[in-house]
Amino acid sequence: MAPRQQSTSRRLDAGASPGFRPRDRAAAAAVGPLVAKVARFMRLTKAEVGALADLFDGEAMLDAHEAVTHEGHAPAMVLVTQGVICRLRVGPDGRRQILDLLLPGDLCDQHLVLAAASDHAVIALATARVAYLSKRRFLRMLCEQPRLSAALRWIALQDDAMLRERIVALGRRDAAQRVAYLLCELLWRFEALGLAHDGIVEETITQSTVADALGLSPVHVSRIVSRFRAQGVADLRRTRLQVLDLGRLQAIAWLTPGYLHYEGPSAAALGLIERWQDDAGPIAVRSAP
Amino acid sequence: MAPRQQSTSRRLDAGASPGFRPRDRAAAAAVGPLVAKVARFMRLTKAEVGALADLFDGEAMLDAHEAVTHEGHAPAMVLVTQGVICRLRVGPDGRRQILDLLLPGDLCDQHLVLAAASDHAVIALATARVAYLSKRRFLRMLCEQPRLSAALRWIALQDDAMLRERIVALGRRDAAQRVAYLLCELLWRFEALGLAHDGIVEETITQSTVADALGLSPVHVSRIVSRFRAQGVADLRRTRLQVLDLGRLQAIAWLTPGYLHYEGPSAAALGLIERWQDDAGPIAVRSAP
DNA sequence: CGAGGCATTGACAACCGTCAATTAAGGTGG
DNA sequence: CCACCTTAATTGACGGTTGTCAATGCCTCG
Repeated sequence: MAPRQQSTSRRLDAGASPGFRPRDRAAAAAVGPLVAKVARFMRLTKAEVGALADLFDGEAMLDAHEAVTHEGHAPAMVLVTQGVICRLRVGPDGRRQILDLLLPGDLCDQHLVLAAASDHAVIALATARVAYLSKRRFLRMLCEQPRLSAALRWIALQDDAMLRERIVALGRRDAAQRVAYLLCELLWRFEALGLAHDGIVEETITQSTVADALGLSPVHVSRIVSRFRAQGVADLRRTRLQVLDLGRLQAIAWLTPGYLHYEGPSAAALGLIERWQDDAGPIAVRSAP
Repeated sequence: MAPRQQSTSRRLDAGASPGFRPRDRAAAAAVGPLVAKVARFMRLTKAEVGALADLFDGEAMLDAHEAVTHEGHAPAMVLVTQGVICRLRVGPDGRRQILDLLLPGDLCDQHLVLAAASDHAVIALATARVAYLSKRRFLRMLCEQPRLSAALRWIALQDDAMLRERIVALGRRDAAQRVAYLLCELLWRFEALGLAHDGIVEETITQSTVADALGLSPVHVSRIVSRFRAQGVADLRRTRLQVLDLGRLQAIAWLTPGYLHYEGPSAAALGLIERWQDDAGPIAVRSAP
């Protein structure tokens, strides 16, 4: 399809024809991480899982630093299936600002389906695998699958909440607090994916990545990390992140508990979606205690 | 309805019964700014305008610094109709970080429809007027009105883009650049609403507001603004913002041109939504030049 | 006319970026 | 298995930007 013709990545499963079995299996495998993510807060029917798999439109392996989308070009809708990719902006002075990190199961640029051009680049931190989703079928699915549509809306809400937390961190927290906050977030997110063991994450997060995400210099991040290491709080060296004392790390970070919104949409809201036929019913979206 | 029982604001038009004429007129008037905003990029049918008006669920006047939503409480879905309100977070040390500013026609917390609690407060900068939208009817509308649903998705995209721009500003730009960027953004947004004349905006933006939005101290913002004034670039005092030399201000700000996405969704994407029945058609979401 | 919010100005210190030199680790090719 | 190269991390010195504190002035509203 048009949006990806400039990609230099090895495109896998390129010439599949609709209805061809291996492709279906690839689709099911590719959307697996997304299904798992949704399943954290919502039960999906087989039909709904199938509807997600139907969005599948090929996949690609990415080398380190390879771009999925370039700034100013057409946005691709991708789902991360392996590795870590990031959305980033590069300033006129060449300094990078990472907007967010996308882990397996994360959807990139859901809202940009409608846009002709992206205002940011999307780049793999290290080798990664992504599935492309068909924009046309995505838009159609949103109309035809109210529950999936709500699930994706909830995911958008989680993403927004992370962006907001980032803004607070960048605006009102000093370097140590920022680093602590990001390390907590990363640990939690990788833990939720089963990719962390004993506080250790061995994906491709480096100190420079942290610096680019937090608006700091790599030098200063190194100083902070050294201090955390000396204090027995956390360590980050060479793609290996180890959280030694999560309690202390959280205390340093001034974290908003639960800002990742893993708990899922309110039951009342889900009820609304499943039963919006009876408008006069006694259902109300209620306040939390 | 439940979410607003703790509000101390004067609730207007409270006891309206469905089908009652004056309420309909109030609804039409209240959603006017939103309709105008959508009309900037998409033609709406009368039925669609009616569907938006149907979301109306009362309105309220807010005093300066009065909250629409408190952090941790149930989020209200509101549409700003007059004045300026902001979403903000307050840190443990009492420092404020404004997440974004909402102008007439802006929708607050679209995605939080599904959430039981909000992670941020929503507060009026000065006297303001807001319309409450029914969450239940909103969710229903999203299912029944694909074009409106797309329009709201586009608005969400605009909001996201502003958050991303904020992140880049906070992470990688110095104080002067940040202030220049925010003043540009404000001028453009107020201009789009017809609320700016000759580069002058007289709404309730103060230097402290700017400081809270940009992660700076009011003192430093004052220094920057004084310099801008001396250079003949811009001025901001009391509640009067005047841009004297927009070109220079933009140059200082390192702005991403067009990040406000006023141009609207790509025609191709809109075509997709209106014609998603024929899946095999030759329609493609294409790249911008 | 007084009070309170907003803005200004100066002095000082802390935080953090930059520059530069160095070390460590991993990867590649001989 | 070792030499070499690249990337990541470390450490120290220095300086600029920005926050804090405090005092003052100004405008608006009551």
